[in-house]
Amino acid sequence: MANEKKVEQITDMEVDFAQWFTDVCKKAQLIDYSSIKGVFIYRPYGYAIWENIQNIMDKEFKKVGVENVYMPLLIPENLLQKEKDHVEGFAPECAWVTMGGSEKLEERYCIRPTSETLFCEHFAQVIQSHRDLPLKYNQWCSVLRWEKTSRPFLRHREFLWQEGHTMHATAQEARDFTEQMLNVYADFCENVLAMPVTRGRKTDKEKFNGAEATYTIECMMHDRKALQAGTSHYFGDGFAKAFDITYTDKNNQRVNPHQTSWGVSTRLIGGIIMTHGDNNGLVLPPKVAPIQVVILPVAQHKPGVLEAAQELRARLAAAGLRVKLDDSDNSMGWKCAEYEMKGVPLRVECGPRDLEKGQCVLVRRTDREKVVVKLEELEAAVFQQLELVHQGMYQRAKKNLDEHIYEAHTLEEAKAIQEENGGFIKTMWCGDEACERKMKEVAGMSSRCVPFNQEHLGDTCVCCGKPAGKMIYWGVAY
RNA sequence: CGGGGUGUGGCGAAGCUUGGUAUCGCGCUUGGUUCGGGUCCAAGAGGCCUCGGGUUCGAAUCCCGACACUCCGACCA
Repeated sequence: MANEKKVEQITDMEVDFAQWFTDVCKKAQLIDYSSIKGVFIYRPYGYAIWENIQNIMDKEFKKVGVENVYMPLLIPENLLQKEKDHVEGFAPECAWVTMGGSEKLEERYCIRPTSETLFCEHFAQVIQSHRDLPLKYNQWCSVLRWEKTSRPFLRHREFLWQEGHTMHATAQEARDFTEQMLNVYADFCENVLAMPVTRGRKTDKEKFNGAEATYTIECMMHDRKALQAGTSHYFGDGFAKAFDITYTDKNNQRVNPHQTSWGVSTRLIGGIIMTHGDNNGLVLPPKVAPIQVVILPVAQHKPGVLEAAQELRARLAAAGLRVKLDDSDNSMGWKCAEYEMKGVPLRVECGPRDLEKGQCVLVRRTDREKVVVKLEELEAAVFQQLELVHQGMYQRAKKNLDEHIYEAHTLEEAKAIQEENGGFIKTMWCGDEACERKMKEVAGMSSRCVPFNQEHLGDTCVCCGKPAGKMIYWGVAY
């Protein structure tokens, strides 16, 4: 049978998007399951993507004066309980350490679900004077949240992330920094991951427990569901008061500083998969791809071919690219399929016929477009093609986002559009939480954000018909 | 947490109704062959049938329980 399955296949995303996603995660060797529900193993190829994200993002953090620290894994229960809204939000999904060796502990310790409380305890110690501010800390670590359902990258019980925590002398400075970090995330998503985002503010219902304001970047996946890719919170001085963090200002007054926190996680990798992937597997943004270029020698047993391929590899590596030469004895077809499944952005084919002519062939992952280049122009051509791959990925994702933002004026209309098309639905909203619950009940959508770029679509709320001054985006979220 | 589905070498499956020596394809190893889109041939290795109880002379198969995966809900700062 011609269509008999000879090798592992990826389910088509049109057939079953969830299964497609799981197939890609497993078959591109990004992740593996462990023996505990919701706790995943990041395999080398998946972890390498995270390392690349870390490297690039960490440089951006440092540009705005952020320093890295490492805080403890465990939070004593009394510490966690100091800020009321915060503990209420996290208590249901905390995991606890109750034994030390064979002894029951006097006080149980929570395995950090996030580290605001630890940072606050420390800030109370180290902040004395206005000269100590601003204080901008970040840590790269894992956190634990006992989720009921889990999916690779999108919802783990343990996941890798970074959490930034900053303290500022004035509310305005803290607010500005909250927004600045949201923009760092947004720019990163667009320029590095080729993922267009919608920037906006979370409603009170959706904001972080204990925050005064939460800002978010929302992305649209290929199945038109929303993914919250990063958040940045303004805390005001709420935590500072709860944890008794004070400094002496220039007028010799004891006052509370103003605080922010912000984070992104390995969920970004889930976003990459669902934004760019296709039915042949993963498609990786060139800037974070563990292998940016794979060199496939054709008929490598023939004299000179392998040597030529090795030379190309050396040249590309010297040019600063992450390059792999596959000189295994698998067939060409096998190798092509393999590296497509793993999302390698660019392939270089070199065989005897090319080498005779002093050329090789570059093939883009995104559209399989082939470009013949002269060997002496290889480096320049590769950089150019990688840039084209990035641009192509961004344009395609942007089109998907733009084409699936719909406008609605009534609840019924919103529900119908959601059922028909999915995507983001923009409406006017009165600001009432009851209307958010209504939208969830009727149309199955939660509010995604109140976008910074506001449009005037009308004067009344989509849910209750009362006067409304804000435009809001709704969607089904991961 | 509620409802459905699933669990058999590394992967995908058959076998279970009607209990009786563990099957197939892919992958893996070795040798040869091929190489511009998942080559072909031959020989070989590999399995506490998810786990724990029970029924039975005998359990992958029947019964009870647990765990995990998965889908749909609820929940998810």
